Amino acid sequence: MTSHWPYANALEMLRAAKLRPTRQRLALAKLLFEKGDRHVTAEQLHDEAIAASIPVSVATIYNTLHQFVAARLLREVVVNPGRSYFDTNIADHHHFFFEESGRLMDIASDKIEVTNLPQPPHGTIRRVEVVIRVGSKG
Amino acid sequence: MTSHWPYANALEMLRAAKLRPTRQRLALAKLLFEKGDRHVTAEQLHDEAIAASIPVSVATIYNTLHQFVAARLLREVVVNPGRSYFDTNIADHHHFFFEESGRLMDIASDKIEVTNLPQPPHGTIRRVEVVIRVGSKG
DNA sequence: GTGCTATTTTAGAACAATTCCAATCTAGAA
DNA sequence: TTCTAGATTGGAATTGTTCTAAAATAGCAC
Repeated sequence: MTSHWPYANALEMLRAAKLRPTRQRLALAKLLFEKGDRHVTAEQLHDEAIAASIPVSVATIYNTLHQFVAARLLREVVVNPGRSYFDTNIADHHHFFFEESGRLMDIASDKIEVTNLPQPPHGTIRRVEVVIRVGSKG
Repeated sequence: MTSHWPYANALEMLRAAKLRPTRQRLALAKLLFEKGDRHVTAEQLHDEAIAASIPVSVATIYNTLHQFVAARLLREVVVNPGRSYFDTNIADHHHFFFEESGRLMDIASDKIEVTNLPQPPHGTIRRVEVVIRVGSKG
């Protein structure tokens, strides 16, 4: 269980998000949130579910991930063209992205200081994302 | 012509990059670099080329964009899952990303201060990208 | 100019990630 | 138990990108 998990269990979390606690949603919520902070792709989560004998289709994986994002239980991170990562850490924070392995690693927001933020010409700032791309050699 | 364009013309640029100046590469280089800083997708560039009566295939668009990135004439920006943007501004800088329109806007690197950069556990830092996501309403 | 060859371009097939769809199933209320 | 709105499903469709093998071309040598 992660330090950011504010719910007693997956059931309570789904209730709070007003998502009907179905077999699949409960199982996926457990996979996602009972192991600390994670960054998973849809494919990884599907493989994990199948390995854990949870019968779930790819369509449901995508439905569920997007519902969790909409309910602010997950955050989508875009670092790779043609593949989305879903981050169970919804606190304000940043990322290392390791280009060879395709892995992400959290950076707590107080570890990086972003100052002098300019205002956009219109609209409101939704999020400030810092991605530090890391390669294996110079 | 942009303030960052260090070449007299597209031909010279391709020569410097050791890319044979073919009809298509010359035409695409002109579209990309003779209009100031731009952020284009492969599809946009293809549409533009066709509209300008430049016969060029989608495969060549992708080949050319990737060759330009490898030659450091362009930079790839990832802000959207499933779609790459190519940025003609190769100077160190950041971006506003307008979520409704899918548009990018440059932020000069001296407009944002990123301090206290943590070191990655291994590897070397390739780039630090700041994306400010902007929405239309709260 | 002509011929030659390595490089480039091409159309279309293949591919990967994601979304859509219409049929079936199920949670939860009555 | 029955009912129904909402959820899940397999498979087809869609989207963005890459691959492939054949045709075209840049640029050199003559």
